Amino acid sequence: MAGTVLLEPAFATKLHPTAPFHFDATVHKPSHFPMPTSHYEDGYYWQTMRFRRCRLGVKMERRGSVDKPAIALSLYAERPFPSDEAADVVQELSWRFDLHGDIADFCQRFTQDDIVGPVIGRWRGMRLSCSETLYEALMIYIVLQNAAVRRTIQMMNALLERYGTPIHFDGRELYALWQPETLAAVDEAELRALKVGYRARYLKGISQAFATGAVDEEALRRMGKEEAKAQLLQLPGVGPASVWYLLFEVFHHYDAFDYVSPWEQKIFSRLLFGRELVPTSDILAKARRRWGCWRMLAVHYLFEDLFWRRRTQSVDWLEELIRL
DNA sequence: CATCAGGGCCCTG
DNA sequence: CAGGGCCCTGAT
Repeated sequence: MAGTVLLEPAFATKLHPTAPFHFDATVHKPSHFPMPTSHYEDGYYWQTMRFRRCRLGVKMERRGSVDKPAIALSLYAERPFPSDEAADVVQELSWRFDLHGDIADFCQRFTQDDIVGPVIGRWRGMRLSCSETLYEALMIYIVLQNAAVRRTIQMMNALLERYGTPIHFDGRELYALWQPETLAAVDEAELRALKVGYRARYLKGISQAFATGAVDEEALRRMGKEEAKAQLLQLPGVGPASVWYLLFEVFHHYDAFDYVSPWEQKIFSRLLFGRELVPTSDILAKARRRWGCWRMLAVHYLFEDLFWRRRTQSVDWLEELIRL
């Protein structure tokens, strides 16, 4: 492909996540719509990544076991890569995949729980994780709004083809997302031509906020849940649903289950009550009562388990909700 | 062909 | 705080 960036092997090391750690369920989230920025196979994971203006390729391979976990990490870059820079990339990846998180208490305490216990049996060690930066995650959440999955994919692909960069490494061809400066500078009409509709204003507005340095992701990572929430809600196009995704996926707040959007309401009604539609207040109250400060991690286990199951056996009521 | 809701957000009254 | 508009698409 024209304009493809070729990356060469630059650095390799072994990572040691805290136990228990479930490699596959942490690097791959089957509930997410497919993005051409990463590729997953059993025990293997590839993704592109931006770090300090560098375009990188990341390959991770499962090693060890859930209780003695390790990851073989390979980085690909455009030019020889200084090893101190590599250390920073490792630290960044450790954050994104929550490799140093401590969820042993959760996995132990709820093994006998009627609802989440059996699911822990299957996915013990799964983390809340996000392979993207805060900015990239926001771009995804904006195209997610008020659109069925097919249209979301169409919008994201149009944006990637126009502003993304195809990257070739380790025999794979994957896109890297654009940088905030790129979208901050484009005309809103140009974005609208890609059929993103009213979202053009949000995509540009958020890009401007990042391009001007108004958003400090590092600081947000150190903040408490409520403080980070208040700051993120200032961004254009970010409301309760998007900020909820951010708090648990990007910032790994294990207790961030304080909001249920209409789509998730239908799914959690089934998962927590075995009924078609239960008031959101009942869903939140039950999760809080049973799982306390672990309530977000608990419902994440239920949610992802459902979508893992869907890979092998279609779940009819779910297929109707997804409407691909 | 026309109508409508979709994995929300924002603005108004 | 309830309700309509927003862009566009595929479903009906």
